[in-house]
Amino acid sequence: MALNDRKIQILQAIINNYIETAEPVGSRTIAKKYNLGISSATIRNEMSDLEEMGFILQPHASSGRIPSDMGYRLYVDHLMQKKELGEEEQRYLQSVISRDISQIDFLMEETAKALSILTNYTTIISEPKGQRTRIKQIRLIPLDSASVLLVIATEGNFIKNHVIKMGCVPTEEKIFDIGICLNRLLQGCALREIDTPLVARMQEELWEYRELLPPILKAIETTMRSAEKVQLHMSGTKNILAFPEFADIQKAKSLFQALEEKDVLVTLLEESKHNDLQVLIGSENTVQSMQDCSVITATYKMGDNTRGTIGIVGPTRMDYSQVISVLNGMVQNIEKVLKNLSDGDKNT
Amino acid sequence: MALNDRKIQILQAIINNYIETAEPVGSRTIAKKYNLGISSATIRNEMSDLEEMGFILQPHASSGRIPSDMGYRLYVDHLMQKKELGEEEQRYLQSVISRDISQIDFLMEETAKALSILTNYTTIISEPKGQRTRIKQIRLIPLDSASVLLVIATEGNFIKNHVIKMGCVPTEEKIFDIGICLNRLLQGCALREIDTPLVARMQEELWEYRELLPPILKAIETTMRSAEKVQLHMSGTKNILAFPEFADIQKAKSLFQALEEKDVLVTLLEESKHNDLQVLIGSENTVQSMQDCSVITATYKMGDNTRGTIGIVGPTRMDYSQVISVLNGMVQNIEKVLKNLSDGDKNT
DNA sequence: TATTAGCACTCACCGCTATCGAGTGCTAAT
DNA sequence: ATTAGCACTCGATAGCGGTGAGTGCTAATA
Repeated sequence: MALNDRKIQILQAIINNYIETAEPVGSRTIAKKYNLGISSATIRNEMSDLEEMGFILQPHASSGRIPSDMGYRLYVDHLMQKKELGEEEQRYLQSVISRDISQIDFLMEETAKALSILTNYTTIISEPKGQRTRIKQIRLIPLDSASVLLVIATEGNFIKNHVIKMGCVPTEEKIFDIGICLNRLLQGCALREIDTPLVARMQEELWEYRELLPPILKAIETTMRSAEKVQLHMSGTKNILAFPEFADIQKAKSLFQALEEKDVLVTLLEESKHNDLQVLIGSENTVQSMQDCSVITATYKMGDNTRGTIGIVGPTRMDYSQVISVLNGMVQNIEKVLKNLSDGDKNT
Repeated sequence: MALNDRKIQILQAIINNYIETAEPVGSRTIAKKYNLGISSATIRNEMSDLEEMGFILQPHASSGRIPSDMGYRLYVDHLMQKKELGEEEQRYLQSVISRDISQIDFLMEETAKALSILTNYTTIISEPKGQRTRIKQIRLIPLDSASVLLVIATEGNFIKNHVIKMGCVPTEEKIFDIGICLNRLLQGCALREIDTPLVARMQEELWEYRELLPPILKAIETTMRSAEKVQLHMSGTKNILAFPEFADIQKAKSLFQALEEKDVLVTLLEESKHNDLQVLIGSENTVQSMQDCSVITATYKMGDNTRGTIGIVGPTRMDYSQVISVLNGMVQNIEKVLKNLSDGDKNT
């Protein structure tokens, strides 16, 4: 059976209508609303074919049709017309981002918020990560008699703090000395490059302060380890409650549960890292409790090897074209800001 | 009409049962389950009195009784027997906190998580705040040709970072000089003490770097302003969905909405700051969409004037005695850790 | 041969009614 | 003062007919 032009028109009508109303679409509705110049009976016949081909399905006999995952897939790949960003959206998007944001985690947080407001879905963003995170600056700051603050700035201006509890009571000068030395030795290093020889070198150069070193080294390790972890920002989870497909509290709950498992989300985002734009529709999703959802992910770049991913999670009946246009716009904006942010690096 | 012993026993039975089952409690249930040595008919009579007095009410004629807010109030103030912390809870609580947590925001985050897990309700914590926040250490760290990192540590080891975009390109030495000077002048200052004379003094001492100063001063102000804002940590919002009182999605949504309004929560917590322990039951709560909820707040101290508040939000039918015991245990634990954390200050 | 009008059929949904059972309030007996 | 007994209330549940949106099939039509 061929997927002729008319069938496609009808499928498109069904999908548009269903995205809008969340109600099964009947042949009469299509005949009336979309002037295809054919009667409802003809539409019925075509719909019967479309169902046989697997693009639409009936929730129960004698109800209207709803798109199947396969139908959405066809729609996303071939039918959907790309929406341009509306002026107002464009403006809103800029207003969120253009403020001079100098710290990445801030930027991510604001971006997530903006996207969940613009789309009405749930947004997840992973912070940009490269192959490995390198130390740009490392400092020690004496806080009080018992603790020292470790500050590490990594490429891309991620800032990490760690308060170190010291067993003994070092003088400010000692701390200062150690800081200078660490900064000299560790600048440009990634975690895995702080290996035995390097540690030995530090111990040698700081022999004088050897009893102070262990807690500091340990702190550096934990801090760098946490810096290498993928950080997530999420926003708009409560939007989910507004959709009729989650009117059943059980469904909402199980989705929330999935959204709280960071590992799951990280995998989800990381897997899409190599596509600029990816759409996972319903059952294409491997996560069990998200099979009623679609996830649209977009990747943004920062420099050559540093990438992050934005994911928008909504019901399969989501407004794909709107989300994609907003995502595209947002990625452009973010990349601009990030370029701005990392431009400093290059001049160094 | 007197609130005799038997009435109290019956009220207690009703409340206990209702907290457990969320179902209206009937006279027969009480007669069977609690051996009060009286028949259901007698209990019925007493219940009728209790209703007249306003301690219980009927959702509809000929149904069992549920406690009224006034009933819960009596229960909380006089009837409830304090539960001791179970061993397992005790252990869990310690395991969460005892890890050497050196940064307050971490501690708060973990505490919130632990409490929402232990109680199954929603936890909100405000970070400890004193009268004003004083600068303990302030540093500038050059990041790259275009940006400088401002690090401020305040009393209680709150660490704040701010990346400053500089218009021009200062040398590392300049930044270092400025940092030293700022630290000398601003140590011990609160935001409101950085007034015109002090700013003038800085400008004078740093005349040489006058063109670099404005963005730095601005950054200090924004950073300190954000440090003085009350920070909230929340956990376990999704627990709400598990309660039958929020089976209606609309109710859940409106509560979620309230929980997202930071101002509302801050007011809520701040108002209870002067009581060690406070229970707001249902309509006692001023927030409209939380009138089906009770909020139990406990205050913890850190030093003399620095306090923070923990709030547990659940349905009015919450397990008051369990929550209170867990809260008490947690407050003790937190205070221990905080004491440990701030001990360093005293020796300085 | 493709299209369409017509019609029987399906099924969710709504409102109505009957039944059931948990629970009450009242009365009369203890 | 307590309690056994009973009539009554009311939510919850199930069954039932009507309605309407929708289908699939058939036969007539262009």
